[in-house]
Amino acid sequence: MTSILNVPTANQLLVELPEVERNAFMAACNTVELSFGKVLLQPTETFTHVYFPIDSFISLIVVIDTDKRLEVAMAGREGMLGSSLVLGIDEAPLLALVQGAGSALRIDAGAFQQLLLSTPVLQQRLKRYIYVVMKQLATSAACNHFHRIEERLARWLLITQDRAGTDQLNLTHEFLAMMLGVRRAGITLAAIALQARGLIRYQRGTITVLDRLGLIEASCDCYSDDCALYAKMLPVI
Amino acid sequence: MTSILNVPTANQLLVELPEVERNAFMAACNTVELSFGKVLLQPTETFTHVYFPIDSFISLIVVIDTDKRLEVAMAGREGMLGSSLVLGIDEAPLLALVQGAGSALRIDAGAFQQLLLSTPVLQQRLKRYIYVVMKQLATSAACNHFHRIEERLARWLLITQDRAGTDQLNLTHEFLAMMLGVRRAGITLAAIALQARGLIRYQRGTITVLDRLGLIEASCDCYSDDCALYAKMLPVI
DNA sequence: AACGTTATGTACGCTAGCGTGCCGACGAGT
DNA sequence: ACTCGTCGGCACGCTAGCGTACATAACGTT
Repeated sequence: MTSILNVPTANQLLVELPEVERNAFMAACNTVELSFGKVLLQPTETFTHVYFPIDSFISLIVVIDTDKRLEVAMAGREGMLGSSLVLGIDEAPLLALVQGAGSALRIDAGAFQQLLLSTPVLQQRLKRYIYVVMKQLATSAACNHFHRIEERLARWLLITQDRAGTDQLNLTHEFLAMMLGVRRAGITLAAIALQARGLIRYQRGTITVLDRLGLIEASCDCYSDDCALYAKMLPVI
Repeated sequence: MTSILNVPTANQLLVELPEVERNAFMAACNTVELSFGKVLLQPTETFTHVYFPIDSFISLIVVIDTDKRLEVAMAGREGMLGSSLVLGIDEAPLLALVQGAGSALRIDAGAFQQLLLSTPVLQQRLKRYIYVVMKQLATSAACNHFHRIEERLARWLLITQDRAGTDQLNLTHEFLAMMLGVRRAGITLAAIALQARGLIRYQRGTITVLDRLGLIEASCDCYSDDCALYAKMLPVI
């Protein structure tokens, strides 16, 4: 298993729902296009909508000391933005930034909370998702602390590739530096190393994954661990 | 406001419950003594019980790369161990280690899940607690990444003092090193610096907080932020 | 009082990563 | 074709923290 994403056509939290729940959900939501760089939510802002990405993906970022940033989670078609509402809290915990343009299912926050009352299977699945995110947050804390930039970059590229569903990623070193909370020059060095090993190729804002398995080798185990966790807790039957 | 703990006599997640819920809870639980160093749960282990510390406290620790450890959260009388069960998951996400000996309310995992069905106020409060923990996990990730040992140590001592409810803490540098995921010698240097500033005093396994306000100054803002978050989301009326 | 054990102080060279600044190269737009 | 803004390569000295090792100091036991 090399990816957490097996079904490319829909949001994975919504597959395999009972007919009734699926219909109720679909009736309440609509499809929107998310464009790159859009800030969907600032920390502590109130949710107006919940998003279930289809082929877009969203970075969840901690802002600290006013100027420092660190990505701690990502929500693509395996996840959602707005899981706090499942807990009954309508406040965004993190900065949410569209990192990969594409479409998403969107549902009004109030309607979503109403809907949950009558969709026990969905609700249970989303609770499991919250558990997965919590565990990933904890792992991320340790990963960011102990692992070196090169390993973390490899991991990040894999995670992103899974969600983007392509081996061509539009990313600058500058942007990656913000995601990993390091210097731009630090990314350059790590990227050079990964390119020298034949794992990636890049030029001016585009990174191509050449050797996915090699990249998994080069990344810390956090990547495989995350995949295994998701597969265990939220299997796509 | 210098502490998240205002009511020293009971677990704060359980205060201000409606009479009915309180009675139902108390009928289902009993008091246990937790001794220092006891491992209550290994990661992925199945919950048999849920704990609501009264004057004990529990460290939640990520184990990574088999030998590295990092504390990412703490549960004292402001929190609980076993919140995953509120999400319907009976698997422990982290290593749970008794860090401060004392008593706790304990309830059987199955009974707890049953109980939740008939205690909506408690359930809602615990969901809010999960939100707080998630946000703290995210903040911790950034804190561990960006802040220096001395600041992090100051923060850690404050958090611990809140839960211990005394200014005398029984801690070795060795133990602190494990909590913060750094070298023992790194702790020694940071402790020397804090002592030189007159904020703490220590000798052979005992650290005394001398100047709490000064320690807050010396810590990163993560401490105050955490306190503010808890006070906002889980006010003790 | 002597002993072993455990906690702390300190020193060594080393590495990862920082902050900064500068330069060249690419490419989109005129 | 030129220009300008963006992107990436690189180099400088610097800091925090690492791994390790060893010495001292306090305590608990006998």
